[in-house]
Amino acid sequence: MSEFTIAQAARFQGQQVTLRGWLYNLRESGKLLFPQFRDGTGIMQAVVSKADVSSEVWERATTLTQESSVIAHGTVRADKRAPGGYELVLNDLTVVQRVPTDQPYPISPKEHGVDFLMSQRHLWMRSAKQSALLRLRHEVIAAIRDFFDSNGFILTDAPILTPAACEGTTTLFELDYFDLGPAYLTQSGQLYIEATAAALGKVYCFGPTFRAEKSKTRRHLTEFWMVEPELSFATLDDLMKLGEDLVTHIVARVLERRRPELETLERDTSKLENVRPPFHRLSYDDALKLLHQKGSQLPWGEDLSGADETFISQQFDKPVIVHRYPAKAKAFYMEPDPERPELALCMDMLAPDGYGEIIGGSQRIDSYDLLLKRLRENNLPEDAFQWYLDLRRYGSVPHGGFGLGVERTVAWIAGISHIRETIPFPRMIYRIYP
RNA sequence: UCCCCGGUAGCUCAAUGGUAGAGCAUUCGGCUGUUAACCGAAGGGUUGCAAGUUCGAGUCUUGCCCGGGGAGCCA
Repeated sequence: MSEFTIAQAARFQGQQVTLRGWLYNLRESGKLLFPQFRDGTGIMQAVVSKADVSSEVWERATTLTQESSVIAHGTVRADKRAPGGYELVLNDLTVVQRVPTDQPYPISPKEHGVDFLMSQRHLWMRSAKQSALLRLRHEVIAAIRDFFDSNGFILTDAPILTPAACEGTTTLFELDYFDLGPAYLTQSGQLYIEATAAALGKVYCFGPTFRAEKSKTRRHLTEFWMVEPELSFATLDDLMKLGEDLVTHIVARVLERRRPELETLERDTSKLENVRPPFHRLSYDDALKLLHQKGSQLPWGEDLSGADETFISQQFDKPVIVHRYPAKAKAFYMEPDPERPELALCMDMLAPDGYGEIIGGSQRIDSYDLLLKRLRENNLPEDAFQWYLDLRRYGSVPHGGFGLGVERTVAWIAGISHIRETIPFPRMIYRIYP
C-alpha cells in the first residue's frame, strides 16, 4: 500500500492510516476536538472524541498548539461536514515537537498585512493559499520541462556569471571576478543559447535571471526564473506558434493536475479553459490603432507602456501576441522585417487581465555585416562580442527564440495580484530577508 | 530616481489636541459536529526615531528611518 497523503485521502476511505504533519488549526467543542492537520499536500480535519481515546491521547490533543508537528493515527471517513469531504477519526497521536505557548506561532488564522507576512515568508508559505501557489509553480515548471523535452529540445543552461551585458540596456548586478575584473549576474541566457542552438538545433535554458533595476511594481522581482528556447532554422511565425503551444500545454497541464490548488486560490477556471490555439496575433501597427481608438496619443515608434499592454490584453479572452514592433524601440540583435526594415521580427505575448508580458522574443539577425553594424550603432564593445559574431561567420542560419517569465505566468494562471507570492523567497528592491 | 499612501499590543485595526481601546493570538474556565467555531475571564503598550509648538501631542510642524502602491524599465 502506498503512503497516506491528505491529497489522496479519498483512496484510503475506511482504512487505518498514519498522517505525518503539522497542526493547522484547532477547533474545540467540549469533549470533541476538531484539529485540522496539514501534511504539505493539503489540509484535513480530524475528529477526536474524549470517550474514544485514552486520557493520554486526549491530553496531548487538547494541548496541541498551532504548527506543532505530529504523527496522527486514525481511520479515514467520508463526512460532508468535514472540509474536503473526508476526515480522520483519530485514535492515537504522537507529538513530535510542541510549539511552546510562550512563543506561539506568529501567523494566526486571521488577516495580516503584506509587510508582516513577507517578513515571515519562511512560515507564511505553510498557509493553504501559499502552499497551493508553490505547488502550482512546481506544476508550471514541470509542464515547461516536459514540453521541451518531449519536442526534441536539448537543455543547455547558460552561465549565470557573465562578462558583459547581454543586451546592454538594463542595469546589472556587478561583482568582482578574481583578477579578471567585474562580472555580472545574467539578465538573459539568450546569446549563449544561440551558440548551443547552432550546435544542437533546438535548445532551451532554464534558470534564474537578475535585473538590478529599481522596479517597484507587482509585476517585478529582482531575481526571477525564465525559460528560453532557441531554434535554428526558425522564423518569427515558428516562434509565435511555439509560444502558443507552450502556453497552451502549461495551462492544460495545470487544469489536469492542480484543480484543488486552483480551487484553494478561488481561480475562475472557465477563463483558463479558453486558453487554446489560436491566440490572436496583432501587429504593432494594429495595436497602435486600437489604442488610438481609445484616445491614446502614443506616437508611432514608441514602445507600449504597461497600461497600454493592459488595455490590449483586456480586449481578448486569452493571451494575445503583439508582433513587429519598431526596431529602434527593441534590442540590437533583432532581425529586421525584410518587407519593412523599420520593423523588428519580434513578438510579445501578453497575458489576459493586465498580468503583462509573459513572453518576449524575436528572430535574430543572421547577417554578420548587419550585426556588426548594430553593435557599433549601440556602442557595444566589439571585442566582447567576437564569439557572438562567430555564430554569423560559420554557418549562419535564420534562428530565434523567446523568454517566458515563470512568475508572471504562475501569477496569471493562479489569478493573484502580485508575483512575489509565486516564488518561495522573493527578491525585491527593499527586501532580501528571509 | 520620481509621485502617492502608511507606521498605535505578537497580528489586524480604533481613538474632536484632554485617563491609549477592540477583535484575533496566548493563558484559565465552559460547551459531543466544529467550519477563520462560539461564550466568559486574565495577562499584554518607549503610539517607528529625533526635535519643536502647546498647560497638555497617538493626534499639529520639521527632519530622518522603515514599509506599501504606482511611474520608468522589463519576463
